[in-house]
Amino acid sequence: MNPSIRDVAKKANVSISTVSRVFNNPESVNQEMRERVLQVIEELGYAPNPFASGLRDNRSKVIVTMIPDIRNSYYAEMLSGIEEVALSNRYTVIIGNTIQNEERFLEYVKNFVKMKVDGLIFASTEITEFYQKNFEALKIPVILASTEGREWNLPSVRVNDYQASYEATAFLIQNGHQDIGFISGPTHAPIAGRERYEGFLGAMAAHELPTSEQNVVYSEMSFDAGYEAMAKLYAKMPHLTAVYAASDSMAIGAMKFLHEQGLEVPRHVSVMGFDNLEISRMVSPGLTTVAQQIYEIGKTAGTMLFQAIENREEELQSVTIDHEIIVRGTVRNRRLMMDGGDGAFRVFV
Amino acid sequence: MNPSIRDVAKKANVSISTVSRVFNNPESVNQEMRERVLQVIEELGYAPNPFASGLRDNRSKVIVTMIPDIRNSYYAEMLSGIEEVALSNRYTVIIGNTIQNEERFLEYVKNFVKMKVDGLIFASTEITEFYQKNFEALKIPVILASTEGREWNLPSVRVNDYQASYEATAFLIQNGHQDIGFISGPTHAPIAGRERYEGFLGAMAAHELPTSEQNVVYSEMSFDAGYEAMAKLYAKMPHLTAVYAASDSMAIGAMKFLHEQGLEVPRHVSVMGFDNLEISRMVSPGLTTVAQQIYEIGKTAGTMLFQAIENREEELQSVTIDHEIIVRGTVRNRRLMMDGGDGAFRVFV
DNA sequence: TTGTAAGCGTTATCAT
DNA sequence: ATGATAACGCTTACAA
Repeated sequence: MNPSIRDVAKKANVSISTVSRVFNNPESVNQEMRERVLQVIEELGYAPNPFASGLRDNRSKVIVTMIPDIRNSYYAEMLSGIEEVALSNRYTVIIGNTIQNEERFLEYVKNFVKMKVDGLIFASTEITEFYQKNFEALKIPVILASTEGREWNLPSVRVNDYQASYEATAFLIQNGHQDIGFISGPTHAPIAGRERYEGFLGAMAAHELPTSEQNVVYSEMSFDAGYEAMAKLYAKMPHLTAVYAASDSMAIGAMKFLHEQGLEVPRHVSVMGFDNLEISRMVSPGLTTVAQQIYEIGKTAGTMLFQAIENREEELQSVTIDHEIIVRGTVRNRRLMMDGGDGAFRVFV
Repeated sequence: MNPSIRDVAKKANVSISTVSRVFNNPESVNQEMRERVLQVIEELGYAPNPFASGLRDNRSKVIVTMIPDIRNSYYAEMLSGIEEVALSNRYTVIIGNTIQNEERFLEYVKNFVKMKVDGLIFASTEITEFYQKNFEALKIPVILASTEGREWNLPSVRVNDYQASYEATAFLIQNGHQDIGFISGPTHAPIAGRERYEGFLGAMAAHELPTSEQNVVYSEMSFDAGYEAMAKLYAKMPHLTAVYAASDSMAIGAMKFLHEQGLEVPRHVSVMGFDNLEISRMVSPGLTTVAQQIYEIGKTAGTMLFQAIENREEELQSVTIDHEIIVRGTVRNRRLMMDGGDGAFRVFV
């Protein structure tokens, strides 16, 4: 059996309250006594029993992060960021792998209530009324990471997807591309879907490039779906010179399709992604993409959450994290191109 | 405040012991009464307070999985498997992201002791005496996943790395390759390093193919290190026709290097990996590799752990999980090749 | 500044 | 079959 507070008290010749105070309010106890107690604590290797403290003040020092799938490196990265701040705040983080399934979500929530987790970081699935209701019932602080809940006034940490998507598209245009196809996520996805879609449209319009349903194809945000989407897009736009995909997974699926068609990237078709997953630098050529500071998003969400836990009243503000375009090898500059591969010399406006 | 067992008892007009029994030993309570209590439990939304039960029987229903890095999809996959069994056993799993750092490990362990976690799954770092000592001190069941601790008689779940590596090498040989370079992990890594290295050597020897230090290059098991290793290997063996890397990450790093040198895979050089990470099907061409059933490893480790937790005395046996060679597009068959790319027709023995 | 004692919610032992 | 009660280890009024 582990030593209890009573063992420490006895051995140090003080009352158990004194021992407790040494932990929770050290200043309030006489230096000499404190040192004696600390000494004994050390000797006995005493540590407070978390169940007992939890029972008293109903706090677990545990937070939970809910993500659709751990195997997706986007979330793994975010989790790393959350973990870092958690560890330094002496919190433990547990993971809820929801796989975008409401039933599974409920299963977890039941568990969390039972475990009395102190806070929740919810990542990247659309916030429907269903989720919102459950958050409310949980009665613990909730931070959204890479999702948005403006409708319900939930604090969030995320990238400005519209702006980033606009810039990605503009980058392609500045490189001389006009026939640009867009592989969109599902438009019902509030962030990665809708906003990136509109960012694309916005940039095209701003550069007076016409767009129509011909330019875009909708897809789930996975590698396989990206592959299929590229097939459809290519059928619709055989003349395209560039493809912009709303996620790296899709972009890499698209590259796979192009490769299989004997189309070289970027010689024949340029490709631009979004997310900067680790894999984007592993493929050949490296994928030019929009980098989210995913780790940073996790850290910030964690920090905000702890703040909310410590100080329940204060209203939290949503935060936007910077993004950046990472230029690697999949976008060809058609403007100052000496040799387009077909031997011709061209300068576009 | 949440309803307590007392609230239920009062409302159902029974004693708290009866309510407790309804949870822990339902048969022992009269049907009629049980139903009445269940009814009230439902109405009040009562759930037992985990701190209180924990305080009683010193069990947290929490297990921990320690891995070097969550961002590595190998571990993410394994974790998914562990999670599945945990959820169905009503356990919660928390993650310790050690990043192969002893200090960090200790920080976590301290936390675990405090949290009274019920068991530990330890994945894929060499078991040194340091770890072994700490495991012992923890006094909870420990299962090794994709590592080995024969020296200390710790139960493990893993692939037969020697055998798998032997087969991977043999596959290359059967495809007509003789000048095969091997990118090895660090040989001090007990599994992925040493055994895969020896599997390579074993297969080469069995087919009477000479090997020397010329054939192998040692590397950390990462993408970047694989890239560098390929550069070194190519310098040593410019005539090689195939490269076998002890991990997919390294294999893909190697492919990147080859691509940059203008060497086509598999036309000029064949590549074989190990692990079957998700990324191995994403690259072009898809990587031929050895598949570990990583998810299965996780599930098995979890199952064994729960078994050990429930039944402390029983000795656990180590388990070997099947592996399989996944043929994709990076290995060229040099035996029945009509056109080797150089127009020549060849049949090797 | 220090100590005493009540109470957190549960389970298990013992009576009934 | 059911109920009363002690015990788990800690924190915090309150008393000294």
